[in-house]
Amino acid sequence: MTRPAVAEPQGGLRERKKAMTREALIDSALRLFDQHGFAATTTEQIAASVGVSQRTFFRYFATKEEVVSAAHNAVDDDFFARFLAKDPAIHPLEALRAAAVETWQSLDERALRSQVLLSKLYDSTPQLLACRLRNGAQYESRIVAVITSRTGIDPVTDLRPRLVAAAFGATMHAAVCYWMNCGTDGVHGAVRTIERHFDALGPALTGPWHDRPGATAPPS
Amino acid sequence: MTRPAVAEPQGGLRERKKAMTREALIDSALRLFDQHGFAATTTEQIAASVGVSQRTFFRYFATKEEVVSAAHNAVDDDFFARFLAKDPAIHPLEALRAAAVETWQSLDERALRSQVLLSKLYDSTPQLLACRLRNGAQYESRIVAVITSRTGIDPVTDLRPRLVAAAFGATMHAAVCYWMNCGTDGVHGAVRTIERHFDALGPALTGPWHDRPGATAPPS
DNA sequence: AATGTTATGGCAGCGACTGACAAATGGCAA
DNA sequence: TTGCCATTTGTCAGTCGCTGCCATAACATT
Repeated sequence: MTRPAVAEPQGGLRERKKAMTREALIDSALRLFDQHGFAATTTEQIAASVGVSQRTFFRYFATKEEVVSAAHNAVDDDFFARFLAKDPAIHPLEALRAAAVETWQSLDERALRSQVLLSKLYDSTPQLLACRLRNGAQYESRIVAVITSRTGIDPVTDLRPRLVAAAFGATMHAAVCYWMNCGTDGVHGAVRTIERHFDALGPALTGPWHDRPGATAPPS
Repeated sequence: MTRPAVAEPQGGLRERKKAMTREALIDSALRLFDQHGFAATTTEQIAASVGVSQRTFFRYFATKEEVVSAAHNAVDDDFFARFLAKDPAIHPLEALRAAAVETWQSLDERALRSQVLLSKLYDSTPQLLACRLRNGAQYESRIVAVITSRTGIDPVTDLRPRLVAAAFGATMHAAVCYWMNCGTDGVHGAVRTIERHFDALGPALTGPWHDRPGATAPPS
């Protein structure tokens, strides 16, 4: 239940090699971006580091940024699959929270380090942040579509699905930022941070404004 | 009160010429993007259309996308200035709503057409959407900063400022999308659409989930 | 009118990205 | 195994976004 929902698909030798090349390109690119920065790393360097030509690199990824997107989307796909598997009867926000927690619980140490690296890249490279926000917006609209189909709510006349998706996104963003600024300890710390942020979400949504600081998100 | 907060600043002949060139580049670029698409328009074409060299274009705008950002930021800056001018005592969401309505009311026909064009560009060019989301996120974080300073709420331990900003952003996005899909009539229609979406926001935030479709956002 | 400051143009160059063609490789059947 | 087809890959030429450099032109100041 906590293992990643997407594993390496089996197939002919051809497809296996393609998958390996793709993973190698992602890994190598992230490592190079970490060492020398995104802008200072050329696509030729990435390609050369895994023994393929630059032209081949661009057959796997349409742009240099897409390597980063691919790494992040793997996690987001896992999250979305878990969200889809939730009981449609429970509150969407609870389903989203549970799916997010499960996804983060499923991350091994290497995947966790990748997440940290990605966040650092978003901080240092506005171009990548823009891509990330765009991808995140796509997932948000998919979430809205699922909520509307499950509840029968019309998203055109009722803002609730969009608001739930936006609140979820804002909460996750806040949680990850908080976790990044507090040492990025292991999986348990990350999950605890996420849980506490969602604990604070309910009171924040229903509470009044000018008194009571609301629930808190204490250190992980 | 409803005139644009940012006018053409006076200064030496030099600065006036710079401002004129900048505006001419923006106008010409938007027109070319509209006619031929963003990707099919080269920076040399933009530069040539206003009688400057490509090198000069890149002295005004660091990237081709930044021309689009500059056009949108002019409106966002106006909005943010109006938000800052609001009474800190009123509910942040009311201040944001009022500022947004005032900004849209201040748009003349030409500015309104620009907004329509920008939205179309975001739909047709993912690259520009990414830029827009990044800029929007910057404004959102500025909004959060203002709310926290006005209310004394700590955004690290209390999610409410971020949630308000996110809800505002989601509502505006929904309103603009709705307006875009319904003929993009004049300023009054746009303002009315925005108002109705914010009218629906309150019930959507406080209402229950599995019954009562909540308030609606009828046609503009 | 002389001088300093700033904007501009031209040019060479890097790197992201693409189309086209040829060569190599895996898949599959005879 | 052999031969054929489909897919992948490499090479190459080329476009375009974007930058550093330097000379020149335009404005500003005294």
